[in-house]
Amino acid sequence: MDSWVAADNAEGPSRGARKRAAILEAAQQVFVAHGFVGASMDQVAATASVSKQTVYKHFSDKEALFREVVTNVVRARDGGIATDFLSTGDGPIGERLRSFARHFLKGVMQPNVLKLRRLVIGETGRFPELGQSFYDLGPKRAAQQLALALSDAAARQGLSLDDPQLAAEHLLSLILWIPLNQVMLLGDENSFTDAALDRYADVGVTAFLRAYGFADG
Amino acid sequence: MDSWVAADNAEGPSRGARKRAAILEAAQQVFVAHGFVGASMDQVAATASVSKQTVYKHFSDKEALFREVVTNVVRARDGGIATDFLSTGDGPIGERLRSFARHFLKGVMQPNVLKLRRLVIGETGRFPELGQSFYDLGPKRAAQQLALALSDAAARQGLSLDDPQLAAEHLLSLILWIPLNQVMLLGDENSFTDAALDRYADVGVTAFLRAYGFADG
DNA sequence: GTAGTACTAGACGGTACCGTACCGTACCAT
DNA sequence: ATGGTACGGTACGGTACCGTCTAGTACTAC
Repeated sequence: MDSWVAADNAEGPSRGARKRAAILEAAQQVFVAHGFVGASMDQVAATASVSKQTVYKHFSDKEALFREVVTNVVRARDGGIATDFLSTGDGPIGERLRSFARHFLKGVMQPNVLKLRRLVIGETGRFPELGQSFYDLGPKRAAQQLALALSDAAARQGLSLDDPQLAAEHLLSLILWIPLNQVMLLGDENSFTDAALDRYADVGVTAFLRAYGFADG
Repeated sequence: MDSWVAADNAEGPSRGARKRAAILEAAQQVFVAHGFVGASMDQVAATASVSKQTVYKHFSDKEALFREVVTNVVRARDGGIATDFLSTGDGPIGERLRSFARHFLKGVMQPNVLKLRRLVIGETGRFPELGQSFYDLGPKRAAQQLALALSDAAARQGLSLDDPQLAAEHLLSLILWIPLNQVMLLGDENSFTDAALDRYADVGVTAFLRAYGFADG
């Protein structure tokens, strides 16, 4: 079994892989729209233009499919965060933070990510480990990266930063809370323009720099 | 019909009112545990020790019951917020904010409120107006009260606060984000002690005071 | 005491859904 | 070409649930 997994044709993904991807995409759409209990496997199959039998050939049951959908999106979001902030090199800390903040906020506020976050929060009781993944690869990861960069920058400015982890989380608070909390409760129709998001990022960073005594730049 | 509503006996709530309250409490418990779709009306009736017929006599259908449950809790949380901050009178701004922050954070982190927030976030698609209520009577209301108090305090210290609303939301960000975001994704088993919450409140306020140039006190 | 109303208990129609089974077809490697 | 396998379409058993209905019981007001 699973012969298609090992198949490594140079001519694109195999038929099974294509079907699997279609099912995952359809399932994401259906789960996000109706929740775990509200979503039906028939609807997933129909949306993916696939037989229900095929769905069950690729995923053992509804829960397994749900888990795969969530971890899939979480994985897809991973990677772009850490490198982005560090790649800005060694400019003035204010500019580096603003660049990071804009990028990070934009990433978090992507409609797919928002809908998935809502879904994961709603199903925390049924799937606790998914919330854990979401947290670990989201705020936690970002905070760890930030903490390193902040204590580095503080050392260069001759500042003492006795709790870099807390500072990092405060920075994330100032950037994320306002738009994220609003959109979580109000729904993503009531969304923000890119300019509005950039402004939230900028004023958040500015407040953070003042709070922690960094020289803006 | 509805004759029991007008009944104003001095000897406690009428039978109907008692049943209604029992149903609401049971429904809150069941909805919170299983979500809107996952909860069953039979289970609500059984938990309330009430016939299903009685449930439908008090609430027209499942959606109406759900709405009533949510607005009920939201209303119950209302009121204690605004008065609390203002009642601390005119001490030093730092102390007043710390007192407010501790109280507000503790209120938001109450298990019932957390579970309900998760529920409302998960059902934003089906019940948009409930998220709106939750937002209006939660962060929005607090931010408005705070904005007034902050611009007042700023004036007394000779500071210019060109966007009090933003400042208020930044303060709320610093207080709420870390514990709230964590508990939303990780589940409330992984909760916080009162001392830990107080510390989050205090360091949040301290960072805010520095960011906005208030003299601590 | 008596009328009227809220309530209990259980059954029921209609519907939806999960996961499986069946059978014929399309694909793919050798 | 041919065997093996994934797939499509559909039907099915079993279950769960919503909202209604019926018939009998407890409560309340006058």
